[in-house]
Amino acid sequence: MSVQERKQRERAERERLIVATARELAEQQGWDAVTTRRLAERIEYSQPVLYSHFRGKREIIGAVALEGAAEMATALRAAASVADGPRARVTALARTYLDFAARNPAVYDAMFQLDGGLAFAKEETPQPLKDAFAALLDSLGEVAGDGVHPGRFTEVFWAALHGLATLTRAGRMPPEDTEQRVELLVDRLAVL
Amino acid sequence: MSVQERKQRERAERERLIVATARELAEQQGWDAVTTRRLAERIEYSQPVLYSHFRGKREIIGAVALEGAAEMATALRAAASVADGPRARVTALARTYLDFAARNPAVYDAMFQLDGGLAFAKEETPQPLKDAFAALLDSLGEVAGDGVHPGRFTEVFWAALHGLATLTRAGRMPPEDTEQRVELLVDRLAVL
DNA sequence: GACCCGATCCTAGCACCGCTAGACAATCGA
DNA sequence: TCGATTGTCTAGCGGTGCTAGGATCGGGTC
Repeated sequence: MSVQERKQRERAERERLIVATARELAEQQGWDAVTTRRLAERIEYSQPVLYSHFRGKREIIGAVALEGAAEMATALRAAASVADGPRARVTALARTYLDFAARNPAVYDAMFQLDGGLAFAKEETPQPLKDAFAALLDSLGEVAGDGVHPGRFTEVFWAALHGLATLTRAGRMPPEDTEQRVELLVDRLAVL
Repeated sequence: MSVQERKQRERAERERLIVATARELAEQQGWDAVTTRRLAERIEYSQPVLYSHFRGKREIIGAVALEGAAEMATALRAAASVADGPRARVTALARTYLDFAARNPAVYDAMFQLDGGLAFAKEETPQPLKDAFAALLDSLGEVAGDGVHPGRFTEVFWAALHGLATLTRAGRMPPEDTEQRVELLVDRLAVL
């Protein structure tokens, strides 16, 4: 059995390598540059090997998205836990979210802009995605205000953050005033 | 001179045909289906003809985006003009924006998701884009609140709308509660 | 009215894409 | 040691955006 176990380990290791390489390449040169040929060359295997791990390019994007969601959830919870008081917590949350999007644009795209074949807002939604949303909900629920459904409030706040993240990065909005936009958002949206 | 004028007219007419066909095809089957070959076939010319009008596919997307921006600006101004009172005006504006995005998903993508090679938030930004933003600014500036820069307020409000539009359409957010999200957004963000 | 020449358009092809069939080699179990 | 299974590769399919170069058509001039 030990031989099979070793092979399984090596296979899992290679799968991690594929995802990590795809992510790295995407961050360096954008997702357009992540072709199956280039990816195969970088991991030093032939193209069809990719298809023994993933159904296609979409699934590779999906894997990067899940990895990113887990990281984002961790970052959000960490930021929320060190801040004291609802206001500081929400502000830290918003800053952390936008910071993550700015520092990991390709991962952010995999999560929210590209088609990674993942289900959202459904029962079959993968756990990391649910958890990232839950991380937002945990901090935002307490500032939703009376009579406002916490989930709905979180959706709206999240949408605003997502809009700021994408429009800024796509050059639709000057990047300098991000901090002031965050303050405005927190001041107005949250009930403190 | 009349012959040249006729030719110019025909050329301009064909250019409109290209843009309209690209838009139609994109709305019917998504932008992935808008290939230069299919587009050429639909307008009943050969592929290279497209390149005598546009530098490439990007510029065609950009042309659709500009057309869409002009329409959106018109729709926003129309909605704002019939509502009386700041609150009704802002609500109508938000609804109209989201409605436009939902009814013209491909055009909306051309404007804000895809790369149409257009400049944003700069001096050389094409007029229709500036005008669409101005349409938002006209109605939103009056509810920015004291001491808040109207442009910045508009950016934040716009980002929230953009987030709602894209996340809803991409299935990241259940579409049923849109109206309640709009109300929450207007209630909290606008100073009435 | 005939001819030339420039504008216009098309055929054919480039390099690349995602993905897959089928040949081949290495490894395992009997 | 041999057969079967597993794993990997080469080669190729139909598609993409884009372009070079030849054919054709029509207006302007003699």
